[in-house]
Amino acid sequence: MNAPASSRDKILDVAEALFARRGYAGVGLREVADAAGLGKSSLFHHFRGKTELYCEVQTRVLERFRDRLESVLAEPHSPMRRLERAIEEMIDGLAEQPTTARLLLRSLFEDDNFEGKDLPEFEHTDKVLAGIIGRVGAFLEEGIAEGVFRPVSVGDTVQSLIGSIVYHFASADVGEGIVGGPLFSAESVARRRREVVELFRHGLAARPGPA
Amino acid sequence: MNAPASSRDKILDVAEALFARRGYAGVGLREVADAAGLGKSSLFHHFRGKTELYCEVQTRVLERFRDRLESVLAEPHSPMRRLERAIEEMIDGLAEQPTTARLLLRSLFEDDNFEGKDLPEFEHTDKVLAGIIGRVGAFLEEGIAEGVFRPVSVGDTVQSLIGSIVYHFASADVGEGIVGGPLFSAESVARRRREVVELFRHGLAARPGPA
DNA sequence: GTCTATAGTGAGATAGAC
DNA sequence: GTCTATCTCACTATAGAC
Repeated sequence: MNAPASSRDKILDVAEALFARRGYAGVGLREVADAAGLGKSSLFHHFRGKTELYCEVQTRVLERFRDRLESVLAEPHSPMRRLERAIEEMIDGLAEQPTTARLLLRSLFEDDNFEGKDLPEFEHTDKVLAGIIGRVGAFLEEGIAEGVFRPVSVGDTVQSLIGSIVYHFASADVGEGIVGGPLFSAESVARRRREVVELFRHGLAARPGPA
Repeated sequence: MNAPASSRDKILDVAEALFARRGYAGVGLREVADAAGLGKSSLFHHFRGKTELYCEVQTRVLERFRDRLESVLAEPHSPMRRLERAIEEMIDGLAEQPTTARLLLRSLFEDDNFEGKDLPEFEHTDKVLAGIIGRVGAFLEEGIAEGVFRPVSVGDTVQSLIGSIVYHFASADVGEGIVGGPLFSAESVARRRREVVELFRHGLAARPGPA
């Protein structure tokens, strides 16, 4: 990984690691500052407050994820081949940076921390997330229209993909107990790729395909 | 749905709702006490502290879930039929009590809140969770041994089932955006049952089965 | 079994020197 | 751009009256 270019990037890096582990409410700015090698007050020179810091961490992660995903969905392959490529690319992306899956999962179900607040900061973040979801949905629609995928509920299939791909790499200790070994080792990631690809290849195919 | 029988149960009920929404670190005991109609200090008469309260909430939820799951896995049907029944039963259980999925998901990836502590309180909770996971794994092994399911990785399949079933009902606002409507309405739950059952029926079948 | 009062700690945030 | 000092507030938890 690249060394952070500025104090700002250093703060974002250590905050990403901490928020991934313990969530928004579970992390104090004191801890972020210590890990970044700064005083607590210095954080407020770079970010207006804790929510803005969290928002920027989330946006960075979402944009990273989106860029990888869009590049493979744009490839000139059949829908089934692109589905496989997309699953593999998403899994590889999550496997390379262990913080990503946990932050993504938190962005998907931890909105309630910010219920009472106005938060225009999150508009862009939400737009990026909505873009990713819309892109995957449109891809599935294509595949159904071409008769490659069964006429599934697109929304539910997106949910199952998120569950199978993102949750897995966010599950940490419990996940390691379930699969009986590390989640991020090369073998474990390769096995996960095979298993998820096969589940959805068989699960979505309009007709029983070749093994 | 039953009215709480005691102050203790009332506290557990309101704490369950709050922890489900905002997690361990995001909830203060002041808020729990207010929602239960008690003074803050009264909580300490019923629970030794915040972690014990959280632990008991989690244990209640896990045991509820385990009991429903074990009853259907014990039914005298074929593995494929029992898989369908188990998926439907788990989905129905999560749909009936909207707090359950979020707490389960938190128990799966929020251990890091308690890293520094000793916590003998969580031994029983962890055992219940391990029992559930082991039970599902053993069931999948059976189905593979009988040649009904493909020779999948059992651990990865458990992870995909959790992702498809638990994550979905924990995804709240974002999930509603993805499926384009409420998650807990009767139609939405029925559709989710069909979709997940079909995904795993096709996805796990050893040979292309009947539609 | 519930209350008031309070201890003790740490949170997020601000002011202003350097 | 980083610091020290400080403000205000909320937190978990305890002590002890009723």
